[in-house]
This record gives sequence, C-alpha cells and structure tokens, in this order.
Amino acid sequence: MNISGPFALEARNLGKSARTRARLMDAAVAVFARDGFEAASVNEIARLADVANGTFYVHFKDKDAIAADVTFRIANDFARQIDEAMSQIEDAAERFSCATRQFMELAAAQPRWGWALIRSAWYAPELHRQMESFMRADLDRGVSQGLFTRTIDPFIIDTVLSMIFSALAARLRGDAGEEAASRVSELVLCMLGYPPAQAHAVAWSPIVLKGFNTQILPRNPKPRRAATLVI
Amino acid sequence: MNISGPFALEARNLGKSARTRARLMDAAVAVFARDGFEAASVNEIARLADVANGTFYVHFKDKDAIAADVTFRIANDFARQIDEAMSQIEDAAERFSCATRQFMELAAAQPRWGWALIRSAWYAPELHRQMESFMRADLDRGVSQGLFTRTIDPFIIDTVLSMIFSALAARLRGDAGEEAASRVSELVLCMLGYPPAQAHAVAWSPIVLKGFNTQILPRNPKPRRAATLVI
DNA sequence: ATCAAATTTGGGATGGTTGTCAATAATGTT
DNA sequence: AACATTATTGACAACCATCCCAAATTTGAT
Repeated sequence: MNISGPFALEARNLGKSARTRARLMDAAVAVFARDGFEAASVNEIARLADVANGTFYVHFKDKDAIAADVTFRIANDFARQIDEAMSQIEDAAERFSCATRQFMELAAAQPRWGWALIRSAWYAPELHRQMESFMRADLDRGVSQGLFTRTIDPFIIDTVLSMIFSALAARLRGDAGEEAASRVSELVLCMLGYPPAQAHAVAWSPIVLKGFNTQILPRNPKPRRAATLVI
Repeated sequence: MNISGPFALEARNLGKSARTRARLMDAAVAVFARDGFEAASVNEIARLADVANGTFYVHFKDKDAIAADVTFRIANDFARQIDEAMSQIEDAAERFSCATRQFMELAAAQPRWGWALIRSAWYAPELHRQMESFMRADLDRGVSQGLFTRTIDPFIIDTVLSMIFSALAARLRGDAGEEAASRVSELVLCMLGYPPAQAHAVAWSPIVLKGFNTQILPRNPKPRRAATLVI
C-alpha cells in the first residue's frame, strides 16, 4: 500500500523523519475516515504508510497521539482558510453562510479529511469545543447586529454544528451535491430568526469559494539536523 | 457482574433460553452504550450477562447479530409507545412536537437505550431509514395541512433527525435538561416555516408524557417447550 | 425418579493488536 | 572513506477477541 496526501505533500522538502511522520498522518486520516476512530488500528496505519509497525511508535506515542495531532492540524488548516475567505465580510449572516459553504467545499475537496473530522468530532471534545467557539463568534455578532432574534447559547451552537455535520456527511456520501451547504445555511438562518426571504438570498448568493490549498505552512528550506553546539 | 434490564424483565416468565437471551441483550445494550459499538466485545457482554462466553454464540451469530436485534427492538418499542401517545392528535405540528418530546422522555428514562440508539444510528442505515420514514409521515402531513412552508425531502429529514439526536445526546450527557426536547421542537418547527410564535406555543405547551413502560409485548403465560405433536 | 432434549459451560485453537527492542540501514559530516 | 548520528526494521512477548465443541448440567414430560 502506498498512500500519499496533503501532509506528505507539505513535507516533501523536509527531512526523512518529517516525511515519514507526514506519511503516517496521511495514512491515519485515511484509516480514521474509512474505519472510524475506534476501529482503526496502528498496524493498519503503518501498513498504509508503507512503514514497519515499529516506526509508528518512533513518531507517535499511540493512536490517541496521532489522532490529536491530525485533527488539530486539519481543524486549524480549515479554520485558517475559512477565515481568510471571509476577511472582508462584515454582515454576520453572510459570514455564517460563507463559513459554512467554504467549510463544506474544503471537506468535499478532501473527503478523507472531512470524514476524519466527522468521525472524530464524537470522540474529541476538544475539537468540538474548538469548532463551537469558532462559530460562536459570528452567531453572537449576528445577535448584536440585530439579525438573529434567537438567543445564542451552547445548546443552539451544538444544534447548528450537528446540522452542518449532517449536511457534510450527506455531501460526502453523495446523497447531496454542492447545494447542501447553501441549503443548510438557509435552514440555520431561518432557525435563528433571520427573515426567510433574506435567508434564502444570503445562503444562495454566489460567492467565491476557494479550493483546497495544501501549501499551508511556511516550509523550512532545509531539513534540520541536530543543532551543532559551538562554545 | 450482574445486569438486568427491560429485556430480562420482559422475559422473566419465559423459558430459560429466552431469559438468557434477554440477559445478553440487556448486557449488550449496556456495553454498546458505555463503550460504543466498535469497541464492545462479546466477552464483556457475556461477562455482564453472567454467562460463559460460549453461551453467547448459542444465541447470536456474532456481535452484529445481537446489535441488529437489540436496536430493532428498541426502535420498535419506542415507535410503538410514541404512536400510542399521539393517537388522538391531528395537528401535524403538535404531532411532531409530541413525538420528539416523547422520544426524548423515553430515552432519558432509559439512558442506555438512548445511547445505544445514538451510537448505532451511525452504523445501521436500516435503523436510520426506519426513523426517517417514521418522521416523514408527520412532516408531510404538516405540508398538506398548510402548516409548513418548506418542502420535505430526504435532506431535510436527515437534518431534523440529526438535530433531535444532538439534543438527545446533550440531554443524556447532562448538558441539557428536560427542556431540550421542547427547544429542539421549536427550532425544527421554525426551520420548517411554521410561524415562530406558534412554534413556541406548540413546543412548550404542557403535554402528558408517558413514562417508560417495559410491559410491552404480550407475554406467553407459559414457557414453551418443543411442541408436543398430537395426532 | 428417570430420561431425553435443551441449555450452558469453559478450555483452547486461531488470529489480530499493541508496544518494545536489539539489530540494521540510511544519512550527512569530516 | 570512515564515522557518528538518526531513522527504520521486523521479530517477539503479552494480551485479548472470536468462535468451536465435547462434556456437564438443567429442565420438564412421563
């Protein structure tokens, strides 16, 4: 087996260790996405990454460690790209709709990452909280802008998140197409007390969705060796 | 260990085999709810049921078989009790709200069953479809009664289901109290285009919630043996 | 009480998983 | 080319799950 994905791509100019680590992370994403977190096995991850099982333990303490690393980086990466796409938008309803649509576009472009997020959102409360606080900003803004009549609290945020994940799953399964993101945006906006006609307009207005971008982090031009200490 | 739950109660007058089977099913519910379906082990189920591990395989082919049996019976049982509680209600919005609230009440009374449903809804598409068709009836009725302006399709139904499950999970985790059911009902009704003021009224109107009832199926008065064929 | 059928038992073969470690290979420096 | 450092390997121990089956036990009819 031989899997290579965004992490490997991003690490292709780094040292051998970093490349192997990246291959393991791509493989982990694939396995989590395919089998779910609980059923995933370290052996299978190593097999997909084309390394001996012992190599896994050189790079990660155990399955939890690689899962934490992987989901943290995926979530951060998505958040960064979404923020970027929304930087000019002031209106909270537009921001929400844009974020949702951009999120689903990214996940659809990298279905494995999408599935991994969905599957691990259940087991990683941290990840859940991270996404909640990300969304909360725009929802609160909508209330202070007088757009949403409904009070925002953890229950609502949880509900909205579950709707978005459900739509994402439908999209990734192939049960829904590109329109899924607009549909769920519209539904959420209505639910929050935004006027239905405007909700429709905002959720379906054409926006520029940026495709998936793996050239993320500033790359070190040279692989690092252990520092040579000069006295 | 020694677990006994609704299945055992229901089977207490049946033959030994049926009682053992019922104990295994109660134990399976407990283990699925606690560890999740994937992580659950047959050994653990047998241990909780106080039977030797071999006994498990006398009653069920494997883990999937007991899971299918258990979730099917839970879902059926819930559906039956919900239908019963709603038999007099005509208004679709009220029916929906009542069903949702009754569902969550049942699950809250038997958290293990609730968790088992939540966990297996992910892995058992059959169960998912069963619940979808159950809900679809009232949603469609709402459209023909002119109460909901939004067209009902699989995407909407999926979304509504995910909202209900999310609220149920919050309730079972303890993050939300009894109000969770009314809140999610109200949100869904708004989302479907039901007027917000009425949605609030319907979702929060006091209704009679029936508690959990284990006296479900007509019980055979006597344990059955192999039929004695009289000619 | 006796017997045959039904039921349960628990040991064990098989296979898969985790995590470790000494040996081996690859890599960059001098 | 020789060397020190870094990275990878793969066999292995310890464990646990699944599933089978021959033996033991329980059950209800007679």
